[in-house]
Amino acid sequence: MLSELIEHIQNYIYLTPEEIEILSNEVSIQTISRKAFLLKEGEVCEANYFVLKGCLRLYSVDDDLKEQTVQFAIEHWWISDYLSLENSILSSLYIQATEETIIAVLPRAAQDELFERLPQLERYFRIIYQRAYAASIWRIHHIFSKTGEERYFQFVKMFPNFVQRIPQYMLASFLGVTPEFISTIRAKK
Amino acid sequence: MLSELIEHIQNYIYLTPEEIEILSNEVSIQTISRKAFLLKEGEVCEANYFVLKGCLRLYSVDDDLKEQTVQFAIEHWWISDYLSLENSILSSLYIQATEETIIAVLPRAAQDELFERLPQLERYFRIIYQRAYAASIWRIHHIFSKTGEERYFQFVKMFPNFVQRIPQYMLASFLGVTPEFISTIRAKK
DNA sequence: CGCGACGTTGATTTGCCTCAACGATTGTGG
DNA sequence: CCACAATCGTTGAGGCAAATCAACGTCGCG
Repeated sequence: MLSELIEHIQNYIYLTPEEIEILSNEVSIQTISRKAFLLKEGEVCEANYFVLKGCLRLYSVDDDLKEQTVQFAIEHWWISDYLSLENSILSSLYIQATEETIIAVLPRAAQDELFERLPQLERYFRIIYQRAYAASIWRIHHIFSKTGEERYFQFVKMFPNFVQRIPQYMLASFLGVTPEFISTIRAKK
Repeated sequence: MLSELIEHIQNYIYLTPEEIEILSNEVSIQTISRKAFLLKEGEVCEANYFVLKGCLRLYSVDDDLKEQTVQFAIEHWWISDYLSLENSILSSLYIQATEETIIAVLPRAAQDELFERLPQLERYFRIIYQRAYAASIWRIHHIFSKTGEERYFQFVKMFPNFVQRIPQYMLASFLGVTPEFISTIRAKK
């Protein structure tokens, strides 16, 4: 399973066998069962997670117990609360598996050490974060310029398979609408 | 002026005098007058811009000519359409100066070359993009979990000086509300 | 000065939420 | 293997936050 992460990295940078060895020693593989947590509100996020199989979601819970899904991570995506991870501050978010999920775990200390020993990794993550940033800018633009209905149909069009994998209320909270509203627009189509 | 960018980079990585020289040769300083454009819809974004003084905004114009401000960049912020810059695809966005602005320009080809010659720069940009990504995730969360009124007061509280520098309709389009709505909530306070 | 850009105010409309009640499906313990 | 609860989705009535539209005020600048 770890080889999938190595392959992903090698799409962007070259690593010698020794370097792969170093990397492999710092990363651990874990299996997370459905609804298990990697992070809860009030904790400090301790690692960066790479999804090998399954799906994680990053979400918040507000005062009246409503959940707000900020991000999903499926196969070959990194996810973490970077605000908490980088500044060692308490997180206000949750990271939870939406299905049984296999992940590669890169703890903060290991990441710091790896950046020292394998400086090419900086390039890999530079590219990863640049894309993630570009995608989130696109998403902000999308949120403001489209209605809830348009966002729903756009999402279904972009990720037809993924839609099957998550309950509708999670998709609703990702799109910033209510489950009832999705129900309504699906009915009238 | 360029020294400000060098200093900013040296907050994160070390550069020798020779490396600073190499960097300086690839970056040019430009002064952009108010309302001038660095990028228009339908063009390919050719550079990454660092604001030394002044302010740039990244925005879209939708079918009925409404403007949607996706991002502001003030002193010591990088801005670009990264989707267009990295993939050489046509942009659907505009980058415009909201006031007379001095920028450092890092063209795409120069950036690629610099990453080869000064690999430490990968680290600098890795950190920049990681923070930018974390900030935009926070913003998405904020958009969905707060009302327009709360977002307005939060923004004024976080950037009291910046609010003075931009017209209200631009702030409105950044917050995802109408200028009329901001008018109303200011009146009743 | 006069015009265009920006901001204000109020009337009306609307997209989506809230709340509540009711199926359908899943899964778990007896 | 069934009973029953919990979870998830649906439907509809009513309400509200914010948009739209229109008219008017004000300021700065060519």
